Amino acid sequence: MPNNQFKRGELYSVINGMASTAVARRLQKNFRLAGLEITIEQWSVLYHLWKEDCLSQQELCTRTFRDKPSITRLIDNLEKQKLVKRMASKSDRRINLVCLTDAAKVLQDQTIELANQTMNEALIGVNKDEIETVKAVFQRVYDNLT
Amino acid sequence: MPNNQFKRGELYSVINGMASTAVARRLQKNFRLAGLEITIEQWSVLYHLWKEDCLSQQELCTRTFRDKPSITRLIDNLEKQKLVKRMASKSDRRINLVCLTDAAKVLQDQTIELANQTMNEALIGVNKDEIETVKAVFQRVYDNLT
DNA sequence: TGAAATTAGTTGCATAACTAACTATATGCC
DNA sequence: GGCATATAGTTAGTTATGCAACTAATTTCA
Repeated sequence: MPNNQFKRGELYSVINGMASTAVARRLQKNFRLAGLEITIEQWSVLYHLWKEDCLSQQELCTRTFRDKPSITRLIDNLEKQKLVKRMASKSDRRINLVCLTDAAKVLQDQTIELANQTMNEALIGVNKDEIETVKAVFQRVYDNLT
Repeated sequence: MPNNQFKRGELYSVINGMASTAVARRLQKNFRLAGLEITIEQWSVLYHLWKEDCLSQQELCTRTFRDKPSITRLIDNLEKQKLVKRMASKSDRRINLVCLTDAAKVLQDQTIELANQTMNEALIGVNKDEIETVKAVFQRVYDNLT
């Protein structure tokens, strides 16, 4: 493959390695420094509920790219921390609607601000076109594999 | 921020979300379909040992971007599967050198080929310049945060 | 209508991640 | 030499992930 000399194997570690690990650790650290006890995984669930409250667990699976057991347990933990509540759907008794509590609503602005700050730190020296390229490539990769 | 209208919070999920999850799942699935019983995390350790055998656990931490407990347990599991062996360093008795067994050496070509194929699937329709941009951005993000 | 297939969610098991606290060895420095 | 400090690795506890197997409710369709 004369026109493809970069090592594809290396690319796996680019996509799954250092950068995403570093960003996740920094964001978790920034939450902790702010006295927030939530994990970044829990935050990513809340993030979607802030955009649209009372989603089904299946819908949260789709939006957060997780499988059903992962969401079940994330919701279990969020419920223990009184950040969400499972409400039975009236139209379909199989469905749990996951709704925010007041305690979770209070966290929205602060945590999103922390996420924005973290990404600002992470993206120093990266321009907007480069960011758009990364987003487009990642969307393409996702579409290719699903 | 008139010149920065993209949502930074969204970028967290770009870097840590769908694409890396999808690639990891696909690579794991391709290992499984080929009858290989190793996890992608174990594979990433072996990958560095194929490049340079008999590294210390600390060196593996650095190269795989993991912390020490993670490497301890990955090596525990790799040792159970007889893919690596801990050897005492002669110059420094604190150090374990982690060395490949013959069984692990046999896996090198096959698994790297599977990783290359997986990345080829993932990167259909993505050109070389875009890949270089992703790599550069991720290196920059990593450098910014460490 | 009623059996088969689909969908929503849970549980069990194995692996892996992070933090904090720990042991053992090596190094620095007075 | 000997004490303080740093480094290599392990252990314990909590959270998260993936897969497979499971229950319960709903939909399909003959």
